Amino acid sequence: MKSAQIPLRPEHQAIHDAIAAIPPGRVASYGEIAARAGLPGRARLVGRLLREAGEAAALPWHRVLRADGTLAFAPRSRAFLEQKRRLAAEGVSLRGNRVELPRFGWQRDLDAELWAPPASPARRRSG
DNA sequence: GCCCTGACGTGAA
DNA sequence: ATTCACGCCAGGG
Repeated sequence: MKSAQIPLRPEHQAIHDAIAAIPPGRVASYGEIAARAGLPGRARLVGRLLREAGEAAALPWHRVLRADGTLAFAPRSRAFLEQKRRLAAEGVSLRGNRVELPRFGWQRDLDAELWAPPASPARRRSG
């Protein structure tokens, strides 16, 4: 048969998986998710998918935010408050209107590995 | 098909 | 810190 009429979007699947893989208590940016899904530069697609997915998808959508740590919704919107509430429930707090990525960012795990060479004397101030 | 909008990102002013 | 311009591209009208 001539395969499906429905496009079967592997990219969507990849994005879906990437979002589902964000650990609780951690957050990731749209762009980060896109990149992880093998689609660098496609941050908007991530947002679009989340919009379409809705609650039914059971995805941790609240763990996805902008690259600067701000939530993608208007500060007084229903969605904003809900996202903030869900994050708080996982220990992720906001400072002002943004989440501190160096502290809660998912990529932080990877960074830590690359930035913490235990064998190096580290010419950082000893005190 | 053209135009506009958008859960974005980045660099420049 | 803000604002603007672009780049990206899927949908909707």
